[in-house]
Amino acid sequence: MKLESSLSDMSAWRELDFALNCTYIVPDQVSDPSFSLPKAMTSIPRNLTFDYSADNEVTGVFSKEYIPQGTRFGPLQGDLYTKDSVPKEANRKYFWRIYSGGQLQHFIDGYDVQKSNWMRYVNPARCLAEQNLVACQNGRDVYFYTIRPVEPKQELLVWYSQEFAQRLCSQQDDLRHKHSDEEHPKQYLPQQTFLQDRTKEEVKQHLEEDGEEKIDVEMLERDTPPDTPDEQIVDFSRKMEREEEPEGRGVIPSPQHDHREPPLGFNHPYLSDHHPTLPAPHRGLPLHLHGLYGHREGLVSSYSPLYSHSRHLQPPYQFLPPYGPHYPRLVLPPYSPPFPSIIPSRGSLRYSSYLGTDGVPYPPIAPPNLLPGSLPFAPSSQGGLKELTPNVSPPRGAPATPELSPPAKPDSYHPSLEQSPSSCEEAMNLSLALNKSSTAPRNGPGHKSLPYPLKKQNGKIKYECNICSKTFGQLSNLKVHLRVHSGERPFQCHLCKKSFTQLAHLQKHHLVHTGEKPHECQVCHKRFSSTSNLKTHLRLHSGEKPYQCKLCNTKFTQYIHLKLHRRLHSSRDRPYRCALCSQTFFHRFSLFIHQHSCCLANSSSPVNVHMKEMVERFDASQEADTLTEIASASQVGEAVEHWLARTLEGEGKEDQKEATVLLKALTAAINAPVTPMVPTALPVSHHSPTLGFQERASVVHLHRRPTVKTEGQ
DNA sequence: CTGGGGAGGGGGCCC
DNA sequence: GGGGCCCCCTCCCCA
Repeated sequence: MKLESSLSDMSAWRELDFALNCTYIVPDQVSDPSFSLPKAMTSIPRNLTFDYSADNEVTGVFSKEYIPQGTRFGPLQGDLYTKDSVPKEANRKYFWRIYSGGQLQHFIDGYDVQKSNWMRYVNPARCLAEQNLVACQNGRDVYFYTIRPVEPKQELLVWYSQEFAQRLCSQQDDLRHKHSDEEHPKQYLPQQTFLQDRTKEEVKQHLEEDGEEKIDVEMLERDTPPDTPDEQIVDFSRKMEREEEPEGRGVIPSPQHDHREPPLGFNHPYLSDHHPTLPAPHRGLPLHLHGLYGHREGLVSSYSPLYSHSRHLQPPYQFLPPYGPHYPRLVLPPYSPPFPSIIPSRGSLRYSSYLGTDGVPYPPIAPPNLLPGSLPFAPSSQGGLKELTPNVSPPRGAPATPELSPPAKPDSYHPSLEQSPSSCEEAMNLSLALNKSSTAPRNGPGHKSLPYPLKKQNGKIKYECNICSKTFGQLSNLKVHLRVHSGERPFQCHLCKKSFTQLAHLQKHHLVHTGEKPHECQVCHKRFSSTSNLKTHLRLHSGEKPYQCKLCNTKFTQYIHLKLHRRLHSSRDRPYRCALCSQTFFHRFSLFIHQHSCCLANSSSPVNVHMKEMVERFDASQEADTLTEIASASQVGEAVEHWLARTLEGEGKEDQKEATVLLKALTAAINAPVTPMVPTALPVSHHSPTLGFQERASVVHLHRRPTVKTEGQ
């Protein structure tokens, strides 16, 4: 099947392809500015988690649940510096360089945990085998895409996309000559290793190809909103680690730290070795280059590259590669927007009219120039895509947390960032532009429905979630449901940045800002923002209290109130425990009844189960509360009768019948001979197990408890 | 602690 | 099939 065989196809994907074909978008958590934790910590999506060192430092980012291939994270956030606005004291450890038109345009500095997001903590993949993320530039933003399913508790490890690396290659080659006396990088820079393994000619070729790269971007921009910046070619700096590699290659020159003459050797130990024994990623270890070059490069032939030689996607935009066996395969038609079902298009009159200019949904994906609307819909457009040269290897020293970024050489760059909005803002603006997609043929050439595991229930087709096994009658419902697992929240409120899984939720949320309350109570004319809340309110007028406490019969209009109320029962001490079934009671006479009425008998029979419940309820009742522990058997019997009469008032005939039986049994239990006492009945504390009901009744009432409110009180 | 309102999340149904 | 609408459920906040 095509889907299953297309996994490797992702290796040939360009950044554009990732933007267009990714299926799941996982935006950052919207953190409350009042949080004491920095954004870098609070922004982590809900399906991810940090790993910490002993000293509580973040050491990596791990998945909390299965994350399907084709999931996008990002964009990377941080301080933005122009080439010459970089503070002198800036720590460049987390610098990422953004290029535009082949020129360094600005830096994204992830150093400040208040300004950056969780992506700063993603570690670089050191080898192909462990890489599960690829870093791509979309416009001026850097996103991470999953290139393979990520299992729960697996670390996210990132490496450059091939285009990224190619640009870096040319940049590095250029920069290498500018910064030859920088201090040693602590970690390999991917682009550096890349260069290392290339001949000058190859580098040259890349430089030449770089020009063609622009063509791609320009082509993309053809259909982008007018405000889309031109020629944005992304690039970023890498974190570097000190490597104790032989041949001095441990010190790989970064574009800006090219302190060493290239030992641009071809004999990198990992170039021709899979390093199957390479241990799990650990920080501080040298990053190794894994040959990912296609055979054409002649560099690595011993193992199949993740990024095979670049080629056009056929058709223009392929379906996503197959997901893992446990995740639904959702594929988007090649010519439709990347996320047709979740990205409100700008042309969505309905929605825009509903929300007005405020209701701009979260710009789900990439910047305008890479948005679906900007896609060339005619295959011919694709023809404009240049065939890429072999890709860079993924490897170690991932792009994620670049250290020793380029030493900003103020004099070597031209300021050009003034107009550059934060990635966030940019993204928001983008959302406004999303909509050409709506005009795109939904079922363009090559469109195919993705078969999804189906089940039949009662003759009806059911779509089953591969994660939680829930079934849905409609595929669209399943798709929405899947966001629960992916953490994807494509609809963001531009006012407060909160994001939602469904457009309807965003619409509802929007009322919070407008103050609109469309639903009115016809009784008191009070208004509500939602029908649900109105319905709850109407119970006040109708007197309906659907939620009742089983123990004390107290009824509530809202479930949450019952839930809170239940805590009262459970939080109180129940000092009398039955040694047979471990059930505990507030009162020893309840324990006595319990033991004589149901516990000794076949406790699994329905009658006894019900009986146990009744005893438990009585134990928590106000009638039981009014009794002292020295109450006589007849007093207890009266209380039971009174309680039953009150309890059964509102119950059905069947219940009353059953209750009559229970009453008889209870009465019999109460009147049962005091001795022999059930030997196994053990009070939880300070009471002799040999005490009978009467004897125990003489014990001082030690456990005062508040009266539990019951219905009618 | 109770009760009322506000808000968010999941899912079903219909167009 | 996708999107929109609606409902139900749940939780939080606060008086």
